Amino acid sequence: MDTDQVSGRWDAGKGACPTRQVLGRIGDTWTMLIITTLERDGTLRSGQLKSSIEGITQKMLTQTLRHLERDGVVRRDVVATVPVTVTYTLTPLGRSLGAAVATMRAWAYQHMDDIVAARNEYDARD
Amino acid sequence: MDTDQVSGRWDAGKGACPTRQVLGRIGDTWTMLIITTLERDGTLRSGQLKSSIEGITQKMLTQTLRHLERDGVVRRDVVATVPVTVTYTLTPLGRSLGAAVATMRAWAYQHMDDIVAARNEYDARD
DNA sequence: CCGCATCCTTAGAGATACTG
DNA sequence: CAGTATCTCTAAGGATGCGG
Repeated sequence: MDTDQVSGRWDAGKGACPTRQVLGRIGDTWTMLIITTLERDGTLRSGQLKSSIEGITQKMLTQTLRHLERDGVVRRDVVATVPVTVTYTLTPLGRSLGAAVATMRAWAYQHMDDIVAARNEYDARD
Repeated sequence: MDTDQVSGRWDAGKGACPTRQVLGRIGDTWTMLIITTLERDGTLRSGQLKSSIEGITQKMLTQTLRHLERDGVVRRDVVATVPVTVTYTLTPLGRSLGAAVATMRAWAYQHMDDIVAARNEYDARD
């Protein structure tokens, strides 16, 4: 079993504000991508998710899905076929998160060019 | 000089979609907190930021600010007093990002309880 | 086909001390 | 006061093989 949890960093200070834990989870590398994919495509199987998300490994996929399931954002359904079929779907909570994530994605898409331009200018200086 | 950049992971696949780079930066541990703080308090000095953000180290603060400055999200102003005074302010681009981040924060705050409940239930099972 | 367990590598983050 | 540089070390993440 891995001991990562939320990596303790937040709990170090006595603040331990739960908002930070949530933000931390959202900030996770793969969370946004998984949420976005599930929101776009609805219910997906593990393998479909894996091939939809460029670069994700089996381990990270499963791990992130576990976290999201634990947080009540994703529902995991197991159908006892042979071999077993496992599907993932956003819960209502997950869909509401999906909306927020969509806002972020929209921002990113919209301002991509500005950022690239800013970077070029920054790197050109000095 | 640090070689982190965007940690190369995204560029591995030939996709290299710039959106991912942006998402990656946003997902960074401290980015949201710095943006939020600057949005709330306006212009701040390095030290003020440091003491406003529980748990951040000098190193991470500077590093993240550099990234944000490079992306055109934060403006860095140096006043040649003795000792030197350095202030940070959100650019217009930064403020627009601040709005998106606020959405995320709001979501987190709003659904904190649901998430904690889901976790408890999840941990109780099995 | 799904995902768990193990090993291994390295980047990221802390602590500390030094320069302008 | 702001920032950089160095050293260390943890733990996130990739690769692989097994088991249901």
